[in-house]
Amino acid sequence: MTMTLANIALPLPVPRSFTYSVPEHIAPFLQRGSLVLVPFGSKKISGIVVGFPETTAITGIKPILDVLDTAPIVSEGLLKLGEWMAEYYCAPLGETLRLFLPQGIGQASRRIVTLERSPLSGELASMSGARKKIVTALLDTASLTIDQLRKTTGLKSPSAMLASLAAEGIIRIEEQLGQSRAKTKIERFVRCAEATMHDAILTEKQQSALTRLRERGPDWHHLHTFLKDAGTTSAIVNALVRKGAVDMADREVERMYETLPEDDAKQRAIRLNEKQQEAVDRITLAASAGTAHTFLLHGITGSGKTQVYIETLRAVLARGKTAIVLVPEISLTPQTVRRFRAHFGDSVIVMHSRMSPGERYDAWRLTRSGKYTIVIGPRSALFAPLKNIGLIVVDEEHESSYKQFDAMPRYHARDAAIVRGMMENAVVVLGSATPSLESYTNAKAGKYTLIELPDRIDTAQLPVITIVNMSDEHKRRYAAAKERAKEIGKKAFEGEFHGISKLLEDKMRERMEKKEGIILLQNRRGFAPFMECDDCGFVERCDQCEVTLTYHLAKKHLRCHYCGSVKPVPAVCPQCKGANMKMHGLGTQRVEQDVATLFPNAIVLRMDLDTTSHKGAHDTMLRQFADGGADILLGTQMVAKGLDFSRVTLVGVISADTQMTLPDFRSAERTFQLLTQVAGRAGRSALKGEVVIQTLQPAHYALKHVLTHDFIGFYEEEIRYRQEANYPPFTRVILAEFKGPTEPRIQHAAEEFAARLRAVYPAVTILGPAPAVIAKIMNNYRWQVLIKSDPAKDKNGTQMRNAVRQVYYDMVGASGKNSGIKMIVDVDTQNTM
DNA sequence: AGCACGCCGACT
DNA sequence: GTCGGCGTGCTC
Repeated sequence: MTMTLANIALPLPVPRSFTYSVPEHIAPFLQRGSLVLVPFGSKKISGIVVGFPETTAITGIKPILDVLDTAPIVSEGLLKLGEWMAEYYCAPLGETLRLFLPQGIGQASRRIVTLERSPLSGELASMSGARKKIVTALLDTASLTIDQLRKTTGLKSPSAMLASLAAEGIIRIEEQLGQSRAKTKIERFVRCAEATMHDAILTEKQQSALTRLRERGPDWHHLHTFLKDAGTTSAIVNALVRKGAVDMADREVERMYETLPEDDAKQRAIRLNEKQQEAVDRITLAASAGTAHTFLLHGITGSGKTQVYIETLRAVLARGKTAIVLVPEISLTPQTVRRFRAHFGDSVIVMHSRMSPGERYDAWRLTRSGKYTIVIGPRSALFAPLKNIGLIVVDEEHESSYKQFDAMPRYHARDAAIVRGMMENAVVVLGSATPSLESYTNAKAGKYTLIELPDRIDTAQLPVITIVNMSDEHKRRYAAAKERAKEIGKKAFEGEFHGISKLLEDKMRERMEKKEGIILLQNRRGFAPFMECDDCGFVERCDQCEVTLTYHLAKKHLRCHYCGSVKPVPAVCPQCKGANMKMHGLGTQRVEQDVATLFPNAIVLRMDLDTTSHKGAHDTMLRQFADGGADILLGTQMVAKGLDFSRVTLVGVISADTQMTLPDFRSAERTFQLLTQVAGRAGRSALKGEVVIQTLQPAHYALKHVLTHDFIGFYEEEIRYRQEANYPPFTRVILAEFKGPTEPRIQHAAEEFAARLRAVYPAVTILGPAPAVIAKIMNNYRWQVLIKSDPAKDKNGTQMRNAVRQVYYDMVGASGKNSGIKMIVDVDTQNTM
C-alpha cells in the first residue's frame, strides 16, 4: 500500500526532520515550504514541510493535522537558503527556518491547567504539600500554563502530580494552540451612507455628528479618531448607523510605525561622478541579466557608496524587481533611514530590533503581500519574504556584527546573502571602505567582481593623521611632575595621569575656539577602568565570571560586564591590606571626566551603550551635535559608524591599543578598519580635517597603513601573516565551545571531542582544548577547541565541516552522558574569545 | 526543547 | 509505604 508521506522540520534542537502521513483532504495544499500542524509527543506543534519521501522505515507514523496557510509560508528560494545554512553552520533545519517566520507562527501548543471543581471542605487541608500548592495557585487564578505553574509553586516537575490530580477530577488539562500573539490589527471605520436621508428624524447631536462626518468627505474614516476630533460619542454614531445614515465596517490597519521627520533632501535624482555612474551601470547590467553575481564595491570613506546603492536600487525597481539592503545594526540610524525614504518613500520598510512583535508581523505580512519592495535592516532582514529579488546590498560588509554569535544558527549574513543571491538569481553588492580580508581575496581571485571608487565625491581632502606615543608622553609628564614636586610637594602629581596627550589637548582647544566639532573615540572593550593594588598587584575580579570588574562612576561601584553583579569599592586591598588600591585604564566615563577637568566649559556628549539605550536617545544626541549644541562627541565605536557631520574637523583616538592587543587573529584587521572609519569622520567639508591617534605601540603595522590611508598596503602585509599562520582566508576555522558548572567534565568533553575529530579526519589542525580567555561566565566553566582546515587539500573547509558535524551530532546524540555540558559549534567564527 | 518515566533518598 | 527530586532518553 502506498501512503503519502511528508518530512516536517520542527523547531527542535534535533538534527533531523520527522515523517508524517498526509491525509487525503490535506494533500492538495501541501508543498515544500507549507506550514503544518502536527501531533508531537503529547502536544501539537507547527513545522515546515521540507520533502516527500517515497517510503519510510519508521513505524507508528502520525498524520498531519492541518495546513496553516494554503500558500507555502517559506518560498523555495528561502527554503534552499535555510537548508544550506543548516548544513553549513551545523544547526538543525527547524531552528534555522524559524528565523524566516515572524514570531507568533511556528509555536507549540501549550498545556493549560484549570480547576475542574473546588476542593471539598477539609480536602485541601489533607493534601500533600505539592498538591496543595497547585490547587491554591489555581484558586487564585482561573487557569495557568505549566510554566506559570512551575514559577508560582516553585515545583520542578509538576507533571506527575498534575496527572494524578486530573485523574481525580480536581483539575483539567487542555492543549491550547499557542495562539499567535501577533495578529492582523483590525479597527473600526465609518463613512456617510450613500442613500439620502430624512434629516428630520435625527436628534440634534446626531445631526451635528453627521455634518461633521460629511465635512470630512465620502471616504472611510477611523472611528476613534473621528470621535475624538468631532467631540461625539460612539452611542451617537451607533444610532446613526441604526438609522442608516452612516456605514460602519472593520478594516485591517497597519500598526503605526515610528514616523520620521521630513527630510529636506528631496527626491531629486543624484548627480553621480563618472566612477559612480560606471559602478551603477555595471551592477544594473548584471541585475538585468537575471543570473546570480557578486560585486565587491570598494570605496574610500566619502566616495559616495550610498549614492551608488540608491541609483542601482532605482534601476532594479524600475525593472519590477525587489531588493534588500543590509546594514549593521549600529549604523541603522534615522539619518540612514531618512536617506532611503527620501528616494523611495513608502515602498521602503525598515526592520529594526526595537520593533514590537505586532510591528514585526505587519512588516513580514505586508512584505509578503507585495506592499513593500525594499527591505532595509540588520542581518535578519536578509530573510524578508520578498518575491522576485533583483538586488541584495550588504553595506559595511566587513562588520563583524553580521555574524550571529550568540544563538543558533551562527550564520554570517554576508555569506548567507551571497547564497540567497545564488538561490534567487539576484545580484549581491558588498560595500566597504575597508573590505574584509576574505572578501578582498575573493575579489582578487575573480570570485567577485571588484569595483573601486578611489575618489572622494566632495572637494574635501583626506585628513592628516598624527600618531602620539603615549609611553613617551607618560614619561615626560612624570618627569615634569617630579620636577615640580620639589617645590610644591606631592600634589604636583595630581591630575597628571589622565588619558589625553598634550598634542590632542592643544588641538582640541584650538577647535573649541573656532567652534568646530570634535569626535573622541574610546573603545571601552578590554580596558575599562579597574581597581588594582599598587603594592601587591591584586585586581578585583568577578567571583562568577573571572573577569576584571569595571568601575562605574555614576553608581560608585564595581560591576561585572558579563553577569552584571556588583561589588563595593574596597577601602583597603583585600589581599595585602594595603591602602593603595588605584584606578587603572580608561573607559568612556573616565575620559569624560578627564575632558571635564581639562575643559570645564566644554559641552560633551557621551555616546555608548549606557547612554543610548532608550529610544530616540541616539538621534537626539546626533542632532544636538550636528547643530553645534555640543563641542565634543565622545563614545565607543558608535561614533565611528556612518555619521556625517560637516563641522567635525578633529578626531581623537584615546587609545588605539585596546583592540590591537586582543588575543584574536583578526585584531590587526579590526584595528585598521575601526581607525580608518573614525578617521573618515574628520573633514567632510571644505574645512581641513585632522586625526590624532594615541597609542603605546606607535610602530604597529596596522597604524602605519592607517596613517597613509592605504588599504591595499595593509591588505598585502596582513595577508602574509594569515598565510604564514594558516588562518582565513587560506583556511577555514571552527570554534567549538564546551561549557557547564563542573570544570573536569567540561575539560573531558572538550578532549573527547578533539580526539574523536582527529580520528574521523586527521588532516585538521586542532588548537587546544584550552580554557577560554574568559574561563568562567556566570559560574559556567568554558573550554574551547579551535579547528583549522587543511590549506592545501581542504581550503574551503568542506571536509572539516562534515567531520565536525558528525562528531558534534554524535556527542549531542549521546545525551545523558553529556548532560550538564553545553556544546556550541561556531563555523567561521569571528570571535575567538 | 519539553516531557514522561523510572530510580532513589527522605519523611509521615 | 508515598512524596518529590533528579537523571535519562524519546519525540515521526
